[in-house]
Amino acid sequence: MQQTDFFKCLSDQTRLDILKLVMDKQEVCVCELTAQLNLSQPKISRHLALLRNLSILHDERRGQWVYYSLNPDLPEWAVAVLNRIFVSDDLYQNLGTQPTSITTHCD
Amino acid sequence: MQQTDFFKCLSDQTRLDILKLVMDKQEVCVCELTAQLNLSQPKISRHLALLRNLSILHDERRGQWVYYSLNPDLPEWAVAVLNRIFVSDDLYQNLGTQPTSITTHCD
DNA sequence: ATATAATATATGGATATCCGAATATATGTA
DNA sequence: TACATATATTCGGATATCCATATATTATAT
Repeated sequence: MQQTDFFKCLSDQTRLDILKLVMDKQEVCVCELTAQLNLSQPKISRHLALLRNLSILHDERRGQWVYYSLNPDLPEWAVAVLNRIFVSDDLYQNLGTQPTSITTHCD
Repeated sequence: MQQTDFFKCLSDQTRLDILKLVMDKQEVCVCELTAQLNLSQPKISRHLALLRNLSILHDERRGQWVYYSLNPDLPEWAVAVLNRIFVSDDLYQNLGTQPTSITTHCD
């Protein structure tokens, strides 16, 4: 996996959106992607083919549906990049810190 | 700064090489880039213009030389991505661990 | 003022990317 | 078999990217 090829994949908004949905849901079928992103089926399918051919996504047919998920063999650095970019900076900076006040059911 | 634009920058090997040199040395002048990467001056300059226009790199002329460095206002997520991809996975995984044996000058 | 070194930009052509529209393939069901 | 649904691929054109070459700009030195 060339870094340049990986980043070329991330340089398109449709593919970023697809990847975010896949990361959020673990597994998504094509029809759900077209519905959620409100894009034409051939467009989604072409971008999925790209992500599949680069071994970024893994596909599995179950009946008439094809489910896409992250390729489990994706290199660490690529997974790290994906995890980093789909979290807002605000969230990220608070990851290791305690909240300043905690509201519990005891209040 | 659009994520897609940032990743488009990372999808070219010349620009990746430039960015790695800049991260390693904090600051590099154009002639050092052309020498280290053994590429034509116009080619380097064009890629630098791209990185500059996207506010990924900052340029500063001192005399006849122009020095490039990371834009200090680069978003956290972008800096995190750059830091992550220029470190080998092996190194990265050992970052928080102790070496199994230590060789000192006492040996 | 002229020359030189460092850097930037413009031009034109080859190639790549993206998209919509049309079509093909695969699965399930009547 | 025929038909419907889900998904994939092909085609052609518009646009973007990349490069080598040539030229412009800026600063320095003589």
